[in-house]
Amino acid sequence: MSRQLSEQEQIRRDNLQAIIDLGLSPYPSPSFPINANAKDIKANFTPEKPEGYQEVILAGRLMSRRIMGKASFAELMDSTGRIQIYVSRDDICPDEDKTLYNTVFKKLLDLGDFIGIKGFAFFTKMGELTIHVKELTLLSKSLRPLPVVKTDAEGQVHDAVSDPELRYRQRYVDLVINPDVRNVFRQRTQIYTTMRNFLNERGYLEVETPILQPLYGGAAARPFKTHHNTLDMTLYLRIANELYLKRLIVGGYEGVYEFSKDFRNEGMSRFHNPEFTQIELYVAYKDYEWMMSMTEELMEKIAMDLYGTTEVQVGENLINFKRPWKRYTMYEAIEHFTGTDISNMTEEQMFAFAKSIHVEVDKSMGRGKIIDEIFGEKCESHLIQPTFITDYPVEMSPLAKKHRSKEGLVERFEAICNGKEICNGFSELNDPIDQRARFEEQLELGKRGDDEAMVLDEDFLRALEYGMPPTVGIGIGMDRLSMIMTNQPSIQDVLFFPQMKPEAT
RNA sequence: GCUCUCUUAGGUUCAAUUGGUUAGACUACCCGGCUUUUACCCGGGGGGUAUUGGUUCGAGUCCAAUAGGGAGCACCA
Repeated sequence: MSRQLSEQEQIRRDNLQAIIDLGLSPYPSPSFPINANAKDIKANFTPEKPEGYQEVILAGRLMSRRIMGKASFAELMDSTGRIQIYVSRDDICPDEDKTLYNTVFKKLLDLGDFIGIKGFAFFTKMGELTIHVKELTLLSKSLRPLPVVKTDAEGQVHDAVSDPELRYRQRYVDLVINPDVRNVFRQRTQIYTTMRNFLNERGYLEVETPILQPLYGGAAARPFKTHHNTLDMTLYLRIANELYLKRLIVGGYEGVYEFSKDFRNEGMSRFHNPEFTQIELYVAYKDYEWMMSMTEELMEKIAMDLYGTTEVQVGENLINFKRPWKRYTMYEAIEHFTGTDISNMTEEQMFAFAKSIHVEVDKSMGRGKIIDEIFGEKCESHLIQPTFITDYPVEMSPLAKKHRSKEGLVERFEAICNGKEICNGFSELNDPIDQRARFEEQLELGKRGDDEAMVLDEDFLRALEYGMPPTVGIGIGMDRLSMIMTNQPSIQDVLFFPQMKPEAT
């Protein structure tokens, strides 16, 4: 239970006790009536028109302090940013008792403490906008030292915390000291807001479906397994919500969507976290051509809402989400990047071709899998600007409707951007007899040892048998999309609390 | 799961020559000085090699194992 306190932590605890001994509360209860924030004051205060800034009340963390005898400068950070404050002894201690300044402010406050101030805005001789403090209140004591990050006059950041382990394990610290990180997560929320508004305006219904499922389905992945005590049954954490949303289309809604936290018991990497979020959207009486157009419009809107332009800098690449995007069928993409048209090849010819261009294939792979391998190896990473790839092999897509005219293919698309898939959609298979046959093929794969093969969902088939209108669906990986839209290299940078191994104790 | 790589003041960012005195610097922290400073400044002070073992006269440095992080491969979104 007891932990060896560092020197700095011990000093802060001593300061805490000293504050209590002075009769002050280090953690007071009453509301503190803020009427201003740092950003607004910086944006709008001018000495010529000081109205409205003569009695501002701010609260936030004390982030730096420069004490010069009876006067001091310090920085206060609220949720909008930092602002300098000027604290002079005789202003905050007009009477004989100078304890608040000499003892509390100078000695007992520490960097990171929350304080509240009341005062007026002015510019110092050095031209720095500052709040002249008339009243000072301690709002909450900080018992651990924060890293001190400083920015100099040229805007250079010094001593920025760069250790990813500390940033991810103690995200609260990362957020306190790195304003850019706070902004990334604001942007992530902005993306959600844009999508909700966009979809709600079109009349689609945001819904919630089970996370704990008796059967997992809707994707090819290994699930997390858990157990319900009262029912004494195995439950799975969902790997997708697709089959539930389609049941709702059967039920009569014509457009439903859900931001779905999904769980897949697989490897972790820069692009994979065991729990992740995707939005799935299903719209009745539409097809995949329609959904591609809607996706372009939505993505363009997301970029515009974030940056006011359709162009987004992602690493080395400037990506333009402006409509319309390039569209290739999968065969066209392969021909484009390898120079060979494989659309009429037999499985044997394809196998030989894959070998010839050094794509790893083995005899267990069927035609569809070979095509997928060639595409993944030779095409995907070259697609930087947003591009739709359409018409996938039927073997890879057990929930997608067969192509209206092309044998062996389904009406499916993926959007590729910055060399990575950002969404996946298709005209939904609504023929219950075909769907049953596809599930049975999956069961065969499962028997052959494919631990990601889908399981047969009788209840879902029953729903389809009642009839589902022609429907198109899409899933968009929200974490991946956030990475691109906020220019972050790792999924851990767009998740507040990425999964980590436990800390050593 | 496999390969490579990293871990230095118990807040951070970085040094330390082929293995060679008592492991340094800035900031933070503590003490002192200063009423418009600004990465404030000036003077003084305490605190460290992830863990465990090995090689060596001598290890932050070389080797091994463990823990954690990062990158890549495989699987996937």
